Amino acid sequence: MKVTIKDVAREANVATSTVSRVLSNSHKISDKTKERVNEAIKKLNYTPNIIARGLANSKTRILAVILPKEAEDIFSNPFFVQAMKGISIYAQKENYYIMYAFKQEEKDDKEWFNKFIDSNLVDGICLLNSKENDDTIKYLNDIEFPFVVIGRPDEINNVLWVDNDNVKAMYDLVQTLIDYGHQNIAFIGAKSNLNVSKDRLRGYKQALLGNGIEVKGDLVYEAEEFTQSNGSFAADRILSQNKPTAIVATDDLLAFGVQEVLNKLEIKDISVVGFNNIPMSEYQNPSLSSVDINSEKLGFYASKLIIDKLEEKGNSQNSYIIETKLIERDSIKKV
Amino acid sequence: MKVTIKDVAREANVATSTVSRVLSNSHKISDKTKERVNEAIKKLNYTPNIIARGLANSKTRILAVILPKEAEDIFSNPFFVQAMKGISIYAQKENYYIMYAFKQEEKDDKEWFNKFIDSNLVDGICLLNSKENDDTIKYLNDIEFPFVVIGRPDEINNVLWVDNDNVKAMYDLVQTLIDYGHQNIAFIGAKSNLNVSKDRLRGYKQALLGNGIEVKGDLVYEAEEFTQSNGSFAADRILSQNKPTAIVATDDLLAFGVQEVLNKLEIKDISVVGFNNIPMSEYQNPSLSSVDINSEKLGFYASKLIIDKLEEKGNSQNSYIIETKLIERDSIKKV
DNA sequence: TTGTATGCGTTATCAA
DNA sequence: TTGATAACGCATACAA
Repeated sequence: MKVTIKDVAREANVATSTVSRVLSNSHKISDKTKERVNEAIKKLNYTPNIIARGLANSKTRILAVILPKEAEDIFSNPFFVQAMKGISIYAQKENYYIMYAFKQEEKDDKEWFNKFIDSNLVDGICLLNSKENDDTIKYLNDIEFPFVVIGRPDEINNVLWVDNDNVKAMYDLVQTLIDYGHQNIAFIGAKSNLNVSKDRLRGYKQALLGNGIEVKGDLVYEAEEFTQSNGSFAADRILSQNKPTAIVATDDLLAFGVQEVLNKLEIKDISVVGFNNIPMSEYQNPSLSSVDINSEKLGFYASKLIIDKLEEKGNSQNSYIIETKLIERDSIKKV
Repeated sequence: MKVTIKDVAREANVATSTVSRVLSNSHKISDKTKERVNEAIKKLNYTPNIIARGLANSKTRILAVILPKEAEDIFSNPFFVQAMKGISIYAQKENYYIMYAFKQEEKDDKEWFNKFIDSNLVDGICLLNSKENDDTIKYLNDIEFPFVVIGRPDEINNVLWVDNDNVKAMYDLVQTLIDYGHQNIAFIGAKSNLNVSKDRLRGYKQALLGNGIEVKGDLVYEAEEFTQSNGSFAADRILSQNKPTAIVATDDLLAFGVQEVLNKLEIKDISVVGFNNIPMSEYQNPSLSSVDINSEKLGFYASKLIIDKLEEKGNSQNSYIIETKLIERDSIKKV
C-alpha cells in the first residue's frame, strides 16, 4: 500500500496538517517537530501524491509541450528534441512535469486543446510550432490560458515568447563574411511568409546596405521548403545568373543542397554558411559553417518564462532573446 | 469558474453519481436520463477533471517516456522523435496522456524514478533507452511497476518489449546483396556490447555461412561509437586490408563515414548500406541505401503493449517484432 | 506552533 | 434505475 501523509502523521505523532506544513516548509513550525516529521518521512519513504496535491490546490505543476503535427523537418531537425531537453532542464529544477503531444488537425484543434485545458491536467502550454501566427496563439490568448511560444509571434501583447534575434544573427553573419573580404554574397531562404524568414532576409539586406553593397535580385532566392533538394535548385538558379563568392542559407538542409551543387561542379572557392548547426553539418565536405540558434537555451528560457509566470515570480520579463553563434568550419574561406 | 459534475447534475436534475455513470457509459441507466445528462453536459460544455478522476480511482492514464540522458545520437537520430510520435498515436487513441523526461545521472536514478512512481503521477513507463541491460529494467521489474522497453532486454521474463528482429534484418540485407552478386561483403558496427549490435553481426555471419561464404576477420570492424568519423576510420581500416564489393554498416552515420572515404578515394564500385534510414541518407552522394527500422511503429506497439496491460485487455502478447525494410537507393550496385 | 474540520471533483458503495 | 454519501490524499481556514 502507498504510504500517505496520514501514515507519516501517525509515525511522527502529529496531525496531517503539520506534516503538510513541513512539506511546504512553513516557517511557523518548530524545528523539533520539523525534524521529527522529516525523520518519519524518511523512515516511511514517503512521497507526496501529486494527484491529490493537484486536486487540493488546483495546480498540477504539469506543462504540455505541443509539437507540430507534421513539420516536414520534425524528424530531421534536432531543434525539437533539443528544445524539449532545454524545457525539461528548467522544469525539473522547478519540480515541474512535462507532457508532450503532437498537434492535431486544424478542425478539431480547439476541442483537442480543451482536453488539456478544461480537464485541468496542465498548468501551462509551450508551443513549439513551426507555423507562426497560429490560430492557437489567438485561442489560448482569448481564453487566457498560460502559454509560451518559441518564435516571436505577430501579436506580441501579453504573450510570452522566446526567440533568436534573426535579423541580427544574419546581419552579423553577413558582416563577418564582408569582413573576410566577400562582396558578392547570395541569400537562399525558404517559406518566405515566416517571420524568421523575413527577419533573416532583412538582416542580409541591412548588412549589405550598411556596407554600401547593392542588394541584387539575382543573388536572392526563396524556395518553398527547407530541404536539400530545394537548396540545390536555388544554388543552380543563382549560379546560372551570377557568381557569388559566398552563399548564406537560412537552414543547413538548404546549405547541404548548395554544397552538393558546388561539389558536383567542383567549385571550391565559394563559401557556404547554413543555419541551425545540425549535427550532420560538421561532417559535410567541406565541413559546413553554420549559425547555431541555441535550441536548448530557447527551450530553457521558454520553460522559465511560463513557470515564472505560473509561480507569479514578480519581476519576470515576458520574452527572451537568445543569442546565436556562428560556428566557423571549412566552408568559410577568406577572400 | 470551471464547470464540474455537480453543475451538470443540477442542470439535469439528477445526482452526481448518475452523471458519473453516464460518463462511464454504465449500462444500467435509462436512455432518457442518459440523454438528459448528455444534453446538460453539452450545454454546460463540461469536461471531467482528470486530476480528480485520478485521485478517485488511482489511475491517471498518464504514461511517462524516458529518454536517455545524453545518448550521443539523441539529437541526430530521428528514432527518438519518431518513436515518441508512434507512442502518442496509440496513446491518444486510448485517451492516454504522455509525459517525457530525460534520464538522470546513474546515482540518483532510483530516487528520480520514484518521483514518477511513488507520486502516483504515471500509470506506466516507456523506456527508450539506448543502453540495454539497464539497471532500471531490473528496478522496475523488482518493484513491479508497469513498463515497456523498446529494444529486447536480456531478461525477457515478465517484461514487455518491442523490437526489430535484428538478426533477420541484417541477414535479409546481406542475402539481398549476395543475390545481387556480392561475395566479398564487409561489416562495420559499433558498441559491440549491445544486443542490437550482436544480433546484426550474427545476421551478417549467418547469411554469409548460409551461402557458403567464409567470414573473414579483416572484413569485420566494430567501432566505439555510432559516428561518421568512426565509420570513416573503419572503412580506411578495412580497405587497407581487403577489397570488398559491398560494405554494410549498422548505422547510417557509420555509413556516411564509409561513403566519405569512398568519395575521397573516388571509389565508385563498392556498395554501401546503412541502418535506420535517417532523413539525410536520401541526400548522400550517392543516395544511401538503408534498412528502415520503422521507429514510429516501434513506438506505436510499445504504447499498445503497456496500455493494453494497464487496461487488462486479456489476450495481449508481451512483445512485438516490428518488421524492417530495406530502402534501396543508388548506393547499392549489382555486381 | 499545532490540531480539527472541510473542500478539491470524481468514483464507488450501499440503500432505496 | 437512481440517489446519498463516503472515500481518494492533500492543503488550508479556523480554532485552540
